[in-house]
Amino acid sequence: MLTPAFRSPAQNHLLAALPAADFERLSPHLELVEMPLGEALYESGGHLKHVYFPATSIVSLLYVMEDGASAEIAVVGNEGIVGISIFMGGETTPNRAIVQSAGEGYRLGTQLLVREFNRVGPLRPLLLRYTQALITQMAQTAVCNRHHSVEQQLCRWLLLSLDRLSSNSLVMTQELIANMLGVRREGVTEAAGRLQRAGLIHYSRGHIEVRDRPGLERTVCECYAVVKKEVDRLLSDIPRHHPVRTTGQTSD
Amino acid sequence: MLTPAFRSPAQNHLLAALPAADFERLSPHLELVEMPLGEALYESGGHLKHVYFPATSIVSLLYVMEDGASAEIAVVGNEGIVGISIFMGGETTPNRAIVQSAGEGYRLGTQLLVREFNRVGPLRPLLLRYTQALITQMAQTAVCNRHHSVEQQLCRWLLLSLDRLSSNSLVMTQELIANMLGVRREGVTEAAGRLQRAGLIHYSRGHIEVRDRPGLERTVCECYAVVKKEVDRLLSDIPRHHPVRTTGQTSD
DNA sequence: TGGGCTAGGTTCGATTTCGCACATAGCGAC
DNA sequence: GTCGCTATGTGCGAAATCGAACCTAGCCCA
Repeated sequence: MLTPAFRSPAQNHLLAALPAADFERLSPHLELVEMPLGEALYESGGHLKHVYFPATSIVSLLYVMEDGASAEIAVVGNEGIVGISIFMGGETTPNRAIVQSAGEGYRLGTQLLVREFNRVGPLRPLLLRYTQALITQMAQTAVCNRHHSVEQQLCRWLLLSLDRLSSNSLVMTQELIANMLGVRREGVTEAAGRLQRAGLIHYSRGHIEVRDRPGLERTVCECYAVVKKEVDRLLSDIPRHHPVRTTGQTSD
Repeated sequence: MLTPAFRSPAQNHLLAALPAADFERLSPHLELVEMPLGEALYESGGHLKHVYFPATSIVSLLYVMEDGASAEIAVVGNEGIVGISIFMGGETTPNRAIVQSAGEGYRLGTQLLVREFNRVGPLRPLLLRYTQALITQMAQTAVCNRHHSVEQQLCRWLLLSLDRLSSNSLVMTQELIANMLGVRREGVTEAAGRLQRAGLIHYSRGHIEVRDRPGLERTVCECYAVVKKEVDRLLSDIPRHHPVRTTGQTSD
């Protein structure tokens, strides 16, 4: 992905939704960070020093089991925040957060976030609503894991990623997708092959290009739409108070 | 289950953890309700008028899909609260809440809860911590759905229920368990048969008795322990401020 | 005592996914 | 170029689960 024409914490929707006064107070403490593919923001049970507001990156929340098997339970892009256990009060979580698509983000020390969260102001309700959206995503993932085919889940995963990117091509091997979905690599190869033969996607050595998004949406299970609708409902009425430099871009 | 020797909102751990002043303020508004087996506290997308604090009942949070297939995403007993979307700000959720084990609980009008939640006081951090514990449970359910056998999931389900009951027998048909786990009834029959032959449980026409809990714990997958440990970590240091009538009982 | 309903048992073939082994192919390093 | 690594393709048999059909048995109730 190209470096955006500008950089601002307001690339993240949650931060952008803050009224100017709150945004300005927080801004000096937001640290721009590179988030390379594969970086672990949190390890299971580790102590969290920062929360992350993705701007152009995508982060995957994964559970890893004792035998190494894993499964993705949610995806976070610039609509959200990584590290909700900080303000939920748990301090740590038993899951991992991995950068799934390289990009940039802003991070904030936990004490600062907690202080801001406990203030009377717009941040707390914002974060709690986002958390509820995340819960919906996790719940639907659980159901999808139970009832739907690898192919449908792959479609869901592609669409979730696409929604969080400004392009329609992503850097990701089938092996990594398999880890996230918690299935075998061969299963992903097979499903991806079918999607490619159907003309919905094109892939080659770690690059996937979506060529027919409406086609994907016809193939995906209902889980995708359920989550999207609920997230929209919960977060759509969040105004983008903060002026995002009127340079005619679309940050999402 | 026998009617407990006493009734008090403090049978619910969250309420019991409130300092006396807060507990007294809330008490008059807590309405004791019967919660019969199968009752739907919430329907998917419905408007929520109350939150529920189970005392002797157990509530199942379910996702139901368009084709009727379903899956349980979490269980709530007297350690928790049903209706977190009220204070999370979503007002509704796309899931159902069903009474899985008949009993009693206390309910509170949403406005009152929201008012209390927004106060500076002990309730908010308490509910948020509980919510994080619930998130952990949901995430682990997603992973378990992906990687573990019906038999292991049945063990997990039985242990989760047992932890929330004061007896070791539960009223539940295999058909209902199948609905909750999102598998076929025959699969549950088979798994339950094996557990019975191994002497771990005994069942008959809608009654299940656990006869060898340590045996179950040896059979269950790690998911059970992970959730239990995390829930304990998050909620164990919650003091039971409120005096629970010192009649030598154990409400959990 | 005997319907009639519901819970649970059993079977069988179809399908999906798994686990493993090994073959090919793109692409960068030297 | 070609070596070598990594990504992908493919072809098994094994196992779990599914879907459907049908049987048996406990229990309520007339």
